[in-house]
Amino acid sequence: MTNSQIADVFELVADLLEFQDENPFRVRAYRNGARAIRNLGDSVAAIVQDDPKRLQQVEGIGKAVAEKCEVLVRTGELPQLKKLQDEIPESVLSIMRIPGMGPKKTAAVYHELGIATLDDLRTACQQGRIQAIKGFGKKTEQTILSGIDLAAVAEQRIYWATADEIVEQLRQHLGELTEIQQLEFAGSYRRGRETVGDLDVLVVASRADQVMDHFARFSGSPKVMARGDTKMSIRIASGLQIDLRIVPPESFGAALQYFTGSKEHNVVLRTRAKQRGLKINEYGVYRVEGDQEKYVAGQREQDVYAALDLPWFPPELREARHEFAWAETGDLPELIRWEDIQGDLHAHTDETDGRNSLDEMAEAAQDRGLKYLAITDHSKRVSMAGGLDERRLLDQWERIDRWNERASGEFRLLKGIECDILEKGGLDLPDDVLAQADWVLASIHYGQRQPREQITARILEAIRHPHVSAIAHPTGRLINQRPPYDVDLDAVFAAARQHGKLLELNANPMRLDLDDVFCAAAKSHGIPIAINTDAHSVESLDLMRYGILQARRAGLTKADVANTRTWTELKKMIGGKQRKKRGK
DNA sequence: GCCGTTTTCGGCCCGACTGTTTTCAGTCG
Repeated sequence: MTNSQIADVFELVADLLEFQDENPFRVRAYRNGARAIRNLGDSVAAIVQDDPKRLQQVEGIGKAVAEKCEVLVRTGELPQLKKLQDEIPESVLSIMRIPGMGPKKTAAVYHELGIATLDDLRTACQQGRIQAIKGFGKKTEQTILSGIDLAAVAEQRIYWATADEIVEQLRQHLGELTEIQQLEFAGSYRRGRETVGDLDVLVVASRADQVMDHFARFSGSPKVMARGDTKMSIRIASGLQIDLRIVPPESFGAALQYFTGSKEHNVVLRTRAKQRGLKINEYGVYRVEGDQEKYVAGQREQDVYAALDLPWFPPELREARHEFAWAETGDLPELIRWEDIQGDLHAHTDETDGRNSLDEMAEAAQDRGLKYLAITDHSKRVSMAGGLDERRLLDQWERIDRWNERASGEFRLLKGIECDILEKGGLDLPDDVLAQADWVLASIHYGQRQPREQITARILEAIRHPHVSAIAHPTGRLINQRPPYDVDLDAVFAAARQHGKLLELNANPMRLDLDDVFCAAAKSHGIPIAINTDAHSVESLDLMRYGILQARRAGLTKADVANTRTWTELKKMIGGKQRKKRGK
């Protein structure tokens, strides 16, 4: 069982317990446990095999959750969950996910009217039976009806890159108002999460009503879901919810901190404040003296943190993973920036499934200030993309040699290949060809659904191969579309370290593979990460920024990322182990 | 269920908004 599967079990347990009106802190404990497991770089299964006691050392995992992990890993199921599922039809959870329907209301319709499915709920609303329940009314009935249709759309989180486009449009729209003095987007967007559920925008403005009126005109005519004195929520046509908050200038930093989150980061912060006789909310930090509260800070975010003796945290790190421990020991990493990148080690041309020619890609890379670009077209197994056989590849490399000879500046093209790891194992091109490459990526495109042992064996074999430099998109996941291959990443990390190989962080916003948690795990094993665009056109060389964001979330520094080095330095790095091998 | 500079019990972040209420529960972030 993977960490993500185990975490899903505890989430489900938490949902069902919440429906049963169980102690909310117990519910939270399960959610915290699930989160801790999701954030863990090492696999729970491996820890259980090795020494189950170690699980309890993870913050958020106590005796009970640790024992349940052990049961899950050993038997594949959890008796507690089975019992809950016997007591409650799981379909009530889809009712609980309708905006406005929480555990209490869901339990009410279930117990009063025996409603357990979305279809039954819709019918009951249409018949006006819901408003008869105490605490429900006509309005609630309408909210539920529109919520049922929306639930499917609203649940889907959008790619960060998509959110970023909407952010730019809204920034422009609100920018038309001179009343706005300060404006910032917060939430998971600001933290750079790979997907975004909704947008939070904070504004300092002289006239709140005018800002709200203008906000209501964004992107056609959005549905206004709530509007108060300081807070307003709209939902645009795509289903995305956008929350606007208007705050006084002396509270802007506190509000920005508060609404950037994450929730878990804020909980730690607030607990810390309490221990120091302080109170922190979206308006500021206050010293509590008796029943008096004295404003201490709030104008700027760094003031808020400083009031708690903490450094300012880059938003990407605010997940209550390692940031507080790092701050304690003064080890807060200096995160990698886009400007640190020297080259891109994964790009395609129109020789296979790319849109632009070798020359165009080279020119575009130089325009972006890169010092090198590896041309890594597909190998022949990827027939749909017109993958390269030996002859065409050697031909392309010859053209790359000629291009480099002609070039006057510092920039150089690298002779590369994205060589397929075949279904039966082994690589798609002969060793004597691969030996002539500057840079070899190995990756899986076929046989993605093979069992764990088989997939893992294929990747390990590629890692051991003397001419392979790195594994591209190591888990193959496509966000919101395709799960990762069932690969034993613990084994991949061990092999990569042993053989001095790199792992890719694919910057495509739909891939971002390895993800933040696994990039952090790779770093802890001392494995360099290559952040690559996998560009299939000149424009997609700009995808690099999404990879950088994910790398920052993993806490990676310039030193942790291989392609912050010059090609000469990088060549030494990947050549060291290989030369030793060949010398034998 | 978790956790401990208030440590084995008794806490567990905090406020806005809505709808159905005559003072507040539920939901959300």
